[in-house]
Amino acid sequence: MTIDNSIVQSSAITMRDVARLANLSEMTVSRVLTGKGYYSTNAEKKVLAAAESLGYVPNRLAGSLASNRSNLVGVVLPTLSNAVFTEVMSGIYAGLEDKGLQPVFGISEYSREKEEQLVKDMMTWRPAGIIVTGLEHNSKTSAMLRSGDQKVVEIIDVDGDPISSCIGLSHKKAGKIMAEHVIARGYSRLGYIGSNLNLDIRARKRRDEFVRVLEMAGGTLVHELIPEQASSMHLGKALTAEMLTLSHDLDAIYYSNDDMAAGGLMHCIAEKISVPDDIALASFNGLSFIDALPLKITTVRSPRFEIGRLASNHIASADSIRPRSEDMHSMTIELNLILDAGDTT
Amino acid sequence: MTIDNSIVQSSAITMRDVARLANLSEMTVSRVLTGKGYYSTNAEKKVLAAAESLGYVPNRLAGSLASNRSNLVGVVLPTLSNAVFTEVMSGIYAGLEDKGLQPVFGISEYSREKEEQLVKDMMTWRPAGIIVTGLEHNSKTSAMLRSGDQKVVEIIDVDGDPISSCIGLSHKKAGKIMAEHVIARGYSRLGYIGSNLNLDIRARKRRDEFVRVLEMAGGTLVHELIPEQASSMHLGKALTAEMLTLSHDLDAIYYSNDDMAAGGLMHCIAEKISVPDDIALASFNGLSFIDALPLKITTVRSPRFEIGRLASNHIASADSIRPRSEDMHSMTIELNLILDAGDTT
DNA sequence: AACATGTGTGTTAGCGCTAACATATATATA
DNA sequence: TATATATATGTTAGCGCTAACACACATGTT
Repeated sequence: MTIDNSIVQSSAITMRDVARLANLSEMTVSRVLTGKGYYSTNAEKKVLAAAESLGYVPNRLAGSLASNRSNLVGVVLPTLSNAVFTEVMSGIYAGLEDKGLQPVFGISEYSREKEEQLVKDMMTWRPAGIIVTGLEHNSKTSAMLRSGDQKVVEIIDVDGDPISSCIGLSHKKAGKIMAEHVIARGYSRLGYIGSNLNLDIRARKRRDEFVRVLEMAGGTLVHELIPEQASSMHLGKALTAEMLTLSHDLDAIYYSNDDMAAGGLMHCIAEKISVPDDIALASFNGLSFIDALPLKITTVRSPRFEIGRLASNHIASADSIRPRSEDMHSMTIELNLILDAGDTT
Repeated sequence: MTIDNSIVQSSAITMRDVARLANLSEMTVSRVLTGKGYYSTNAEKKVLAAAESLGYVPNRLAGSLASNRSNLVGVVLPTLSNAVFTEVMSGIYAGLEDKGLQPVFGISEYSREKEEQLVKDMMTWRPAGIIVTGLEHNSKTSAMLRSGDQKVVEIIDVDGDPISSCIGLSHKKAGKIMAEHVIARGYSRLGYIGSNLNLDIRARKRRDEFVRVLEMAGGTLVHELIPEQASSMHLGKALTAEMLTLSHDLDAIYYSNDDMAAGGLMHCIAEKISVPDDIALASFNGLSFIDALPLKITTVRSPRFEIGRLASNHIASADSIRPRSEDMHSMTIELNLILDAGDTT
């Protein structure tokens, strides 16, 4: 009677154990378990039964090392405090899930130095791909991303020079669209409320283009508030209160994003300031929660989930898992923006 | 003149190349790069210079395989659509970041089958630890988590039997606290609005205990609405509208979470229903956005970020990176709940 | 009948690291 | 001075898989 010590030391079970129990070579076990190459249905049955009975858990460290490819995908996002990025993450995850890819993720807090460190750490896992936010990176980060043999996708922004592939939207256009909208509605004296623009380059792009187009059309940026804090509904509320106290002649306020604008709307509701008669509000993102507010905020919808999903799909796409052939796989996908004219303009 | 082909094939640079350039053995390079064992400052300098000049990126697949330990931590959360879990994730990340651990993450969508698959996939990476949400799992999932040599932390809920360690709060108590509060305020005819309770076990625990304590104190659950959809502000608004149309004699509504309650508040504001005079509102979580609403919602604050951070710390804690010694490392941390009595009760 | 091709399995040789041990010298301790 | 201990480096042998090749036998093709 042989002793089955699998129960005692389950973590030590290797493919060798499965092979022995199934009376086959390790190689055949490998073929069955990975589904690659030829094997008989008989072998398949025996291997699966053996693996099941031993509670075998493959060791991907070994497998990936031997095959020189892993199913990991590095994801670098600036924050999780903004629903925008969690929706992007959901999209990324949805795209990876069914392809058998696993996300390893990191938060850069809008810091290029942290981003560099994160990319470095992720590269150590020889991932199938890396998804990074935005087009602006440290030179070392760019060099690493360029030199590795993994796919690279830069997401969310397309206003710049991508390393390889790029999936996102034009934040400049978003700013422009809203500027044109407020002008068309007859607003000319504008306020801007945002935050953290030194680090949040995309918000800056929106604001700058908004202001440029506004002024070209004869409008004026009367007042702006841009503290160095994370954006939030609360901050938007506080800054709106401040701005309306200081400036009495504003037609409308453009916010860096929906959270801030929603905060502004809450202030107006609490203070019984009529929107859009006393003041109009406009923002960016089109997060779903704004549909539940008493007034629908005018905003520009960004396809966040879709950006994530497309980025994943690109990495998962079968065409030569490793690129390198003179960037055959580089591409830019610019997603369309939709102006959601609501009740607040 | 020797040819440096490092530029041509950067991905092929291994520790051997660094060792050669630094005129040292691979082992010494390894020591310097991992910081383990003895090495001279001279060796350190040479290794670092060589690694830098070659653009060497360590291969953790190989390293982890050889040392039989990885710096990956598996994280399974039910969704990213609820800010609760993204805050938990932020806490987890904050706790892992400085310890050099990297999260691999997966979304179970409240499904135990998906959870099982995710845990299985994560185990293939021989992670240092696995963080899962809640205490209810498939038997296979529990078996896997128990048998592996990684640490396990179950988070968010403590009402049940943990596999090993458990960090969270008592959802039963959260329900009880709120029941006691509404009773103390003199409300006795209650409505409940939630969603997805078949899958969201923790929301169910809150609701059940709320109802139990309410009825014990002589209160009545007059009406409840529990559709099988994801919770959201929008859903909360719609269900509140529905409930107030159908029931005209409610004192207060208890919501499954803040999003739903905020939606309810938005409905009341839009319809000019006086809160809390016409109807009182109460919920759970204490998400920061509720501070920005025109009325502060009465809720029970859950320490989400803290839960994540503590879970990470536990996994990162040096004490025997691998447990197994008769669960020396198992423990339960139950975090306190704080009733945030606001303007809505 | 001779040969190509498809199918199924096994053998060998690593992937790029690190644990464990061995060796060598420097410094302390008795 | 002899002996322990700390410091610094090297050598050997894998970790658990899979790529590449080899081989055996079946089936088809001319």
